[in-house]
Amino acid sequence: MESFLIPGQKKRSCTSDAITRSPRKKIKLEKDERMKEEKDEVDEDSALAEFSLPVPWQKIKAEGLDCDYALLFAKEEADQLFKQLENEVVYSTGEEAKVQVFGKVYSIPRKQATYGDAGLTYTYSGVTRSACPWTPTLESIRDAVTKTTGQTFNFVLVNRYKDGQDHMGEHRDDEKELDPLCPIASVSLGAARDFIFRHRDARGKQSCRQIEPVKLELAHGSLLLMNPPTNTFWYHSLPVRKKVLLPRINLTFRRIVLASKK
DNA sequence: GTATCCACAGCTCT
DNA sequence: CAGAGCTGTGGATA
Repeated sequence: MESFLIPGQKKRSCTSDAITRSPRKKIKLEKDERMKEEKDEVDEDSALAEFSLPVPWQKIKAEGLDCDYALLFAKEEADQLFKQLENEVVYSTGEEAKVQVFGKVYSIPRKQATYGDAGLTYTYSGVTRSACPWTPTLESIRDAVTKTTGQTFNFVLVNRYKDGQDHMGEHRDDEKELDPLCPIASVSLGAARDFIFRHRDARGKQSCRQIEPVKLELAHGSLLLMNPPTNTFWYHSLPVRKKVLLPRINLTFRRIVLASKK
């Protein structure tokens, strides 16, 4: 097929505004609205179409944040993959789908499943589960992501959000069992949802810094690559969107390091 | 010892 | 008002 695209290796930069399509007014802005971030030389939307095929990547950059976004699957293909996943994927239920927060037990507000190479495990909020063997569709999507990015993955976390009420709170992905040099590849199928990054130093009441959140919309068939060191400095969340009535399936492909430990 | 993680109620803001 | 966004809430885990 096509030659690999290695987004992180080509120098292409767009402002994060280029991909933040939602109205700026949604962001709480102080007087420094049009001040460009310090030490940020993003201004050239110029000759960046050096190679535009097959996937037009959009670079998303901020201080300590480095992502690439692209439409990986056309609508018909994405529709088909979504249907197949709806038939194939088996999600956790019962105790495995619960989490304890501030002393109370809740069902997580989405469905989750874990697939990957034999013997791999995934830990979510204290609960460790082993990966189910790859399904045909998950393998096919994994290989498509590898062809496009040049990265290989041995694990995928599947999250299904039945509608806009299902969501995921702000978090970073657990670095302990992840290969810190491997990007996380997030494939979205189904309903488009907002996706929000917030810098770790800009959270909470007495945040020491004012750093604008980075907001994206993850479209049907899209691929978002989160490159290091994004997960060190930025939390991300999938907030509630009450107007969204249709389901979304998200696949986050990762590389898990075998428990060699330091 | 200690830093991090999770989701929700309750509140404000628009 | 309704939706979105922010804050306070603690026991488990590494």
